[in-house]
Amino acid sequence: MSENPNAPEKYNAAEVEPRWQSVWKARDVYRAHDDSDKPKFYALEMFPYPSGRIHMGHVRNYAMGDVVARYKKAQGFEVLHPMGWDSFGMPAENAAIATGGHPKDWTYNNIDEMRTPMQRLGFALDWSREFATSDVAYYKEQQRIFLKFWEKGLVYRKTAKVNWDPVDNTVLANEQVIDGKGWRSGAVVEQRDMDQWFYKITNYAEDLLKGLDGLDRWPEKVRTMQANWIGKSEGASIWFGFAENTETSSPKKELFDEALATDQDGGIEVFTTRPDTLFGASFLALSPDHPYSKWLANNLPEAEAFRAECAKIGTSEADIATAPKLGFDTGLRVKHPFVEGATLPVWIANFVLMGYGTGAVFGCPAHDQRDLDFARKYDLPVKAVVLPDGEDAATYDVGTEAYTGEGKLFNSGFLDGLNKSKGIKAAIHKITEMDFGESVTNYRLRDWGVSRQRYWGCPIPVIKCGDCGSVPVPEDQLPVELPYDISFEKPGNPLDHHPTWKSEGVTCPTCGKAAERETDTLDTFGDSSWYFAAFGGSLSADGMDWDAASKWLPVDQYVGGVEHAVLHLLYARFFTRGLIDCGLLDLSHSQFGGEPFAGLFTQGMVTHATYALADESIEKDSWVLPEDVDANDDGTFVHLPTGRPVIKGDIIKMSKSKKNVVDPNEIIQGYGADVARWFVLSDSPPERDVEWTESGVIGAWRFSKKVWNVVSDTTSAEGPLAVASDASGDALELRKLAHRALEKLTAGIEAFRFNTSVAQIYELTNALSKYKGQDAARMEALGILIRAIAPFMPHLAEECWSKVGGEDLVYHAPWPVVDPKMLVDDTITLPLQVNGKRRSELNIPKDMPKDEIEKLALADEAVQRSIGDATVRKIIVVPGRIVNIVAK
RNA sequence: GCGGCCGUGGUGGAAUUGGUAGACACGCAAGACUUAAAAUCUUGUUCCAGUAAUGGAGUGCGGGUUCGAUUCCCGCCGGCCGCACCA
Repeated sequence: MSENPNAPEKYNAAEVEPRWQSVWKARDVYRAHDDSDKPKFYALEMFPYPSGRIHMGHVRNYAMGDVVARYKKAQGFEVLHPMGWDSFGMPAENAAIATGGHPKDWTYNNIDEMRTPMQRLGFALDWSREFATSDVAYYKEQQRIFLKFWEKGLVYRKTAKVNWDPVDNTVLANEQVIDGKGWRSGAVVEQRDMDQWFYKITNYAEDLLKGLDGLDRWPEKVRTMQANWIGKSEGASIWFGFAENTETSSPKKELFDEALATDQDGGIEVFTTRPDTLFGASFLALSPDHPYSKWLANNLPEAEAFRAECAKIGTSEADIATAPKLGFDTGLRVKHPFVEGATLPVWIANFVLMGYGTGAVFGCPAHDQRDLDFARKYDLPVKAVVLPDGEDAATYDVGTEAYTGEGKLFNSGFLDGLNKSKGIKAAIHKITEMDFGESVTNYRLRDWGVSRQRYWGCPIPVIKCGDCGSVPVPEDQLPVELPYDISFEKPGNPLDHHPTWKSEGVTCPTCGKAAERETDTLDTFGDSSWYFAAFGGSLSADGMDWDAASKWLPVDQYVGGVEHAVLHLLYARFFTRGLIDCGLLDLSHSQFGGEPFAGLFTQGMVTHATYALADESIEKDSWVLPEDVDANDDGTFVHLPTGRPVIKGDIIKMSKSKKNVVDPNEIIQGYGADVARWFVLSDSPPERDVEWTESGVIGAWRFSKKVWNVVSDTTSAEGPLAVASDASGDALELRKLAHRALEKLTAGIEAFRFNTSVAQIYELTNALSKYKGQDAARMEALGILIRAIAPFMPHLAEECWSKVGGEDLVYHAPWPVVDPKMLVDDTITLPLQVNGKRRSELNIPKDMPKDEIEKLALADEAVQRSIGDATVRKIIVVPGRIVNIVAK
């Protein structure tokens, strides 16, 4: 077996890729320069948690950002494309507890292990700006930010009911509780009263909501989710004063007569968005957790029993939403603010939430479905006060469907005849005038509780003094460093158990007396709320440059998973506003105001088929590795190591437990980084999931070889920047195809539709591999091709570029420019339709007049056949598009 | 329950403002090269009828607007995601 000396040189990714990576590194080409004259472009992907292994989801995420970064570089921008590690958090502690190691060692070993494959993928990253959020320098700056926020009134401490995760032994923010369970542990969350630090995100509720309007390069879906989360509602608070209990005699009456005697001015405040329907009110409803409900329960066994019954209903949201309406008549009555002498009964109702508004509502059954359900069940009056258009006031009846739409108010005293919005205004005006209430805007958004009873996080820089209370650690004493010598033997927070850290040598900065450190650490979502600024400011042990950070922000293109739509992205938007208000950041130059991310793209996951032994149920954990599965001829599957039958399960996100994980390292070794990158970007639209298949990888690998073969078959002495301006015949056709492909693939990158760019690259490659000429047209098309694949397969592109005599690096080559002359044809193919069905086509000069086109169309043989005996009624000629002949 | 997105060949998916449905790729089939295989190349591939020319149907289902609908409107069915009694 001898090598054919004429055989084309083989492309060897294992040799080529590291070689170019070392060239890039030696020339430091990916460094972003703060002082560049070029316009800036900040490309960022959500930085990874250092679990120790990279997975295909990372490859896809970073490959997308890399396409944008490299493309923008070619477009002449100064590109910042950094990488770091979101390295604080519970997995490190859990690993330490499980294996006896130290969270810090575990974390930094993982980072080292992940950095190597990440670099092997050849992303255009400025590694000089790398940091981990667990670096002392990083959390020192974060402590500074905490103190600045405190000065600005954005940090406070209070005892509050908190979400306690009994598995992770820590507090969770509202955003981190999903379906009543901890977002990470999945444990059912309990409510506890605890002393907590809070970030005052509610200060920015309105601004965070308004800011969404300007984010036109964010997915609509994410903006909607955030708006819903902030949950603004405008309405009024209304005071209902107590009235005398009208029951003749009952334990309830006695109770309230007693209470009224001591509290003459008592009453209940409700929140409503529909004060216009006040005349339709027929009851007041209190949350079971309302102070009056509790007071009543303490004094009346029936009420206590009712509260217990409400508490029995499950905690899952689905249970709560479908639970039947339950009520308890308290016997108490309140005065209607507008109707002299009228009173309303007060009920406790299970559907009223204590956590929103005032924990009490007035019920207007005709115009609120919940109130209607409740009223029907307990036989309370239903009085319509909004008349839908076209209904007759005398006969109108709401039945079982509450009417919440527009209409004219009636049965409503001074509000009669007004529409909904005018009615609301008039009602609020009157309430205010009577001093029964005022207009109020409510938000669902709560302040962000950030205390975590954990070790591996940013220490809260606070000293607790018996006399002075909570005192900030002076800035010159930062950082408050985490001790290394900790023990996880006792449950709970190791910082709290530490023999010396908490109190030894700790004195109050204000009074100098012995004091204690705060032992809670900050929620790690805080770490990821400003890291994008730290990259811009080149954070290092010497601190960071906030002015430089301000210049790089906002991030022009952010790429990450949609699972962060509310949590991370909302926190980061809040932090950026806080940093601006503290004077650390200045984004006055930005057209996006205080927004950190001008453009956001949420990419889909990488999925893979799952297989399970057929003689076990899928639930029983009988998953097998896809690589051990082979297909039989009859379409069934077999497990190769055991010969047992296998069934194919769902195609789902790669996960260790389902054994459908593909290790990027193996793909890189087998096929190269370019192939892995190309695969995750081809075929599926970026926002959708992409299914990993063996055949798909092989296809990507074949394609990379095909590109190389085209380059190997090239002997022309022209360089890749050739312009074949006098091309004709096949050469002209190739030029046209190349420029059309270029136009479309550029548009694809701009629109984040890389799969369509990929299709254009395929087409151009196919045309080139068939093209025989060794002329300027070939080189022009090839030059376009190489530069077009560079953002996707940078190593292959460099190798090709250098092989065909390209100067410098393809990374430094400008993006090819479309020649508009190549996009227009002298002759065009015009489809001919008869009654909307395509029957034939015409090849005609592009500027042929309409009447001539009509003549030719009617003369067409196939058209004639289709028209047959029918009479031509009309001919529609859309120039350059279509001809449609209407015949009947 | 409410809101949003989506539904196109065997598969992933294309398709400017409504204008040739199925680009491109995977898979499959046939062929070339080869002793053979792999690799590569060529051709074909929406479905039905037909050797073919050609004809008919066709973008989840049913209607509508239009000369013309994958695209716009109405009503269903199915899937995914978000919210979940927020007054």
